[in-house]
Amino acid sequence: MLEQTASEDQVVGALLSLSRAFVGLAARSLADLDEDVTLPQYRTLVVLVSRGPQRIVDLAQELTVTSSTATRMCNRLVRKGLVARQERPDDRRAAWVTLTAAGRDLVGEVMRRRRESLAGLVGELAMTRPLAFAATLNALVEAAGEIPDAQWWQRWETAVD
Amino acid sequence: MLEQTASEDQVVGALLSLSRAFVGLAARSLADLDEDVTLPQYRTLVVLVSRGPQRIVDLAQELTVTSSTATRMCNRLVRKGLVARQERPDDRRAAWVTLTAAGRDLVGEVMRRRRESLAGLVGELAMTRPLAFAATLNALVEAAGEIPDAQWWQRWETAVD
DNA sequence: CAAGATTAATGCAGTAGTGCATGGTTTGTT
DNA sequence: AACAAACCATGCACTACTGCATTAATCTTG
Repeated sequence: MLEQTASEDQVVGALLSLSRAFVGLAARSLADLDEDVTLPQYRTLVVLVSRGPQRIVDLAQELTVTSSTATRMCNRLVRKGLVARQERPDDRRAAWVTLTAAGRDLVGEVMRRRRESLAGLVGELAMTRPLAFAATLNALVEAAGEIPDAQWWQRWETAVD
Repeated sequence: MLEQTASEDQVVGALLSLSRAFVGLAARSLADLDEDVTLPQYRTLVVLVSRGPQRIVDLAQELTVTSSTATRMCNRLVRKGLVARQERPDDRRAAWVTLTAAGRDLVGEVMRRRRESLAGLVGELAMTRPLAFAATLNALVEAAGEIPDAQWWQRWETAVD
């Protein structure tokens, strides 16, 4: 190992704290919503927001569950009015699961609150040296790589406009 | 509002992506462990790591569940060998829940993996300008404030040594 | 068209998590 | 000593999540 370990540890330590803060924030932005949506359910909604209408099998694949689980997950979300099944003519076996307006709104609201919290959190920090700050963070995000859909929330925003 | 909104949005956007990356990383660092521990169970273990041995009521309070739920949560964790009940002489009503070595190790392993992922993620970035980077992040962590126990993992590390 | 593959739903079965109400033990307070 | 309070466990009831095996409908392909 090299001698950078000391400062590297500082960085990693800071990131760990940051990670904890973020995870808590993300959890709260969902829990504070009075809607009674579980985490697996929310994940399902997010898949639909980012990937668009999906068949049950695709949904199951994306969530790494069996299709029977996906089927029943959709039942619950349908019961809550957050998604809808839609038959399509070209393949009458497949059931296309789509978001309802309520489902879109819910994910949007969670995202909005998340952005709000983060914005408040950053606040003055961004005021003082915003660009360097953004650059640092973006470099980090890029380093994180493997975020398959780093812009998915952006896509959602444009879709809502 | 001021005209900084554009750059602020960049910052918030970067943070959102970062948050997603972190949440995913945190989830994976638990899921990749072959141990069959659920999120609520892990939360319980974390409370015990950070707060030390707890009575059922305190645990329930901390997790914001009823004590019956806490009781049964402990049953499950006892069955998995991750915590143990310990009667104490000074109050024979109370059952003190303590971590076993296996429980400590599990939390430690999750933390280790998390640190490892983050370290790998930062890597070269920290190499080039480590101190400025750490400073930025620490400022952000400080801004996040309200992390009640930002150093809890540190405490754990020293406790293990 | 017939055989096989794909897709979704359902019955069955199990664990996890949750709260409410109840009972039992122990402690604390008159 | 009697009564109240604290603490835990348990019975009961319910929802969510999960997979496996099966069935039914619908393509697809030979």
